[in-house]
Amino acid sequence: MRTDAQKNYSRLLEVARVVVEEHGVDASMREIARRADVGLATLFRHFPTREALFEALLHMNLEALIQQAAELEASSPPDQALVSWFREGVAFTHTYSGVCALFASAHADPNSALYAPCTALRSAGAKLLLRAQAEGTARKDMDGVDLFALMSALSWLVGQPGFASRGDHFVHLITSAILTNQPNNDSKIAI
Amino acid sequence: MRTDAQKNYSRLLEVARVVVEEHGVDASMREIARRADVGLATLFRHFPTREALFEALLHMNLEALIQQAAELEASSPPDQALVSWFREGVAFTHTYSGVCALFASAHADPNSALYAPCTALRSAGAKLLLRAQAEGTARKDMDGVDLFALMSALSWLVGQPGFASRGDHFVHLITSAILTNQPNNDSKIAI
DNA sequence: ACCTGAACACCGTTCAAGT
DNA sequence: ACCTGAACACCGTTCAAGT
Repeated sequence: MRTDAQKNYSRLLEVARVVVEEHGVDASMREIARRADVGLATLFRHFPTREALFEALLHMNLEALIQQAAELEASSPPDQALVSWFREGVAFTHTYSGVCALFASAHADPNSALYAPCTALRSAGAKLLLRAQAEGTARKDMDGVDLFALMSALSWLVGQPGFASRGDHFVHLITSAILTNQPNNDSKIAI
Repeated sequence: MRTDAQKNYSRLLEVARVVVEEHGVDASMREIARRADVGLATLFRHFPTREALFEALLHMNLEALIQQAAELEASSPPDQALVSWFREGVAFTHTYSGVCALFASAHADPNSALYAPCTALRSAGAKLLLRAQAEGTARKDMDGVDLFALMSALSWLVGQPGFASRGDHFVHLITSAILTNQPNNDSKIAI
């Protein structure tokens, strides 16, 4: 890459991070280009689709989340690892409001720039789920796709202004559906 | 209302129903006006916001759903009534793709034209939930807002193209989190 | 009273013309 | 090679002018 192109690339990413933090996942591409002092067409050559931009934007975060799955697998009992990672996943998507919609649709679209990271994320979760299922602490009638779906749905939910404050409670409700032999009424369980 | 205004009103609703079925909740207002052979400004006087249009569009469906809650309360045991109604609710929002997002945001916005119907829907569900809780078949650490939230999240989820096919399974997973004393692994329960 | 067309400030996409 | 500006076809909102 030419050095001026490289400069534009990193400049765009930097600005996109700020603008997306402000306006969420539907932020205007035009505004990102404008704020980066770059032609709109330049933005679109570096990132031909919105998904491509987010792929670059979230790359680090996703790597970290996948890494975290491996660490939890080594350090925690299966059921706790699964719940903790689930919670982390929901919290992560909360950073960029609306990003879970991008992930959910990428999941079904192999042409999306987010398809690969999406698959990697799902695999990381599936591994934790399988381990808990083998131990008998996670229900056996669900798979990695279900886990990913529930995580997406929950992320969407806590991204809605009216429901954000109940985030922890929702995570508790859903994880108690995933785990077996859990007391699932009256009070929250300590994790 | 003048008779020509009345004619435009019902014409707009009729056309909107079709266009929204085609393009979902983000359908272009301009296109609705265009197809109805009506000035765009006319559409906006009849329905000053997108929410106002949907309030009119969904009024019948919502009435039916609330009515159904009352019928289920009379005809079925508390736990079954709750689950059946939950399932109906999810199925309903599936009619107009994306409408659950409108509902979720209306829930927190008293100025929205959808606020009142949204509240009515939540109350209908809360009543069924309370009845099951009193009987001991629904978990006690959730309320009507939680029920509404889970219903919204599930509606969103089955509205995503990649997850639509698993709709029934997701409903099973979530309802088994809501009900107590349910076998929540290995096989689906017959309802 | 109700309707209309046009103007406004946006959006993402595309592409010929510049360096 | 890479960038740019302008043109294009959209969008929702607003409002003066018509009947």
